[in-house]
Amino acid sequence: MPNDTRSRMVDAAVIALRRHGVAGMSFTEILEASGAARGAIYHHFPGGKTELVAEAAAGNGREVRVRFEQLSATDTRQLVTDFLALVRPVVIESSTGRGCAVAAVAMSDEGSSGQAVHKVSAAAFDSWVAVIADRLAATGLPPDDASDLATTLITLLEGAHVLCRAAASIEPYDRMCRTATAMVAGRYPGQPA
Amino acid sequence: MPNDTRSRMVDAAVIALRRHGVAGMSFTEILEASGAARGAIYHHFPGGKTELVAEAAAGNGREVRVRFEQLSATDTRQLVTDFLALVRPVVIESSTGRGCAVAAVAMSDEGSSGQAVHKVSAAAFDSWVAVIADRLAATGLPPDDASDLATTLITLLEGAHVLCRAAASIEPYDRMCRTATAMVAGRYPGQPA
DNA sequence: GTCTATACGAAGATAGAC
DNA sequence: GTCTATCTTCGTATAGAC
Repeated sequence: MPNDTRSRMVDAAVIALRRHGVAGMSFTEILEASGAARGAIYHHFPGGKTELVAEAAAGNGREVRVRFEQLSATDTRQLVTDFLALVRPVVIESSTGRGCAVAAVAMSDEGSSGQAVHKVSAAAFDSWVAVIADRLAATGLPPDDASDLATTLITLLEGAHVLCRAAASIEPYDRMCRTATAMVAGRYPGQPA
Repeated sequence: MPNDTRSRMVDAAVIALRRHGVAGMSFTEILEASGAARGAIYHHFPGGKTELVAEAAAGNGREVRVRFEQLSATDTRQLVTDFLALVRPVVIESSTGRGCAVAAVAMSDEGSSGQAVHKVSAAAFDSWVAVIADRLAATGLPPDDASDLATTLITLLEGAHVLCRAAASIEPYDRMCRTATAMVAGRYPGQPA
């Protein structure tokens, strides 16, 4: 039953993480957004904020991974292009203040039980890289090159979240895409198509 | 006089931003690290936390820009390689919990006067891109390509901060570097050198 | 101008009624 | 099991003594 109180709290936590980060996320807004009562927090999440944050990050990580699994191009260049097109709407959201929930957890403090949530974000990133590397390898890329390129694509995605949020614009992303598509086509910058 | 109380507070703020972000940065740790008294905050920074954060981000942005200005290669490939080598020690610090202060400000809330600090971080990123683009253009790259490539390099840097902090390892960065150096050499992934 | 003390609010966490 | 009320701690911000 995905529409119960607990699920609504997790969904609200994902939204809050994207907007405010871990330290800036308060239970007050989670409760208002989910319509839950104050006592519901420790009823559903005995581990408190840490547990809610970990579950939100893990869930969001799974959702994003599923979307990456949809990538199906058989050509390396096309797969990169498809990836960039797939994530563009999400990066646009970053330019208006809604970033990446997994990144928010990754950048959070390690105080107290923060190390556990860091592992959740690391696992999410790893799963994304693994899926993209798998698809890239299917286009004929050697496994090591596929892993390196997949890591690069996720690095570009996360960096774009940061630059586009600062600029309040998609422009940094679009600039980066021009370079990336040119490079994956084998043209180093400055070389005509 | 760069060793007065005010400067020490700004320096402490940069450290705090890199570790905890804006929301997680408390005056308590700033005062402890700088040895200042509680009342010193609003004496030196009437605008409170917002003003201190803005000054810390702007100062850190200038420092980093100066380091980028040291880049002097006359070959495009070499300049990219030099850039990646220059930032590697900083990315290593991210893997142990010390990230990018400018990024921390960029990812902060826009509540109240947050829009002003966002502009500070955007200006810092822009200045970094401008310096690198200038150096790239000096290697013969067309200005537009130079700007795009410079934006891509800063995007990779910021993304690496995120992935390496999550992984608590420099490995994602090194993987990305392999792809980036291969691509800038005109080899799309999978093509032998 | 620098430090001590404190006001005021919001955070996370709990206890207990129903 | 769900909601109300509250406890404790820590945050920013300020006032005022020296």
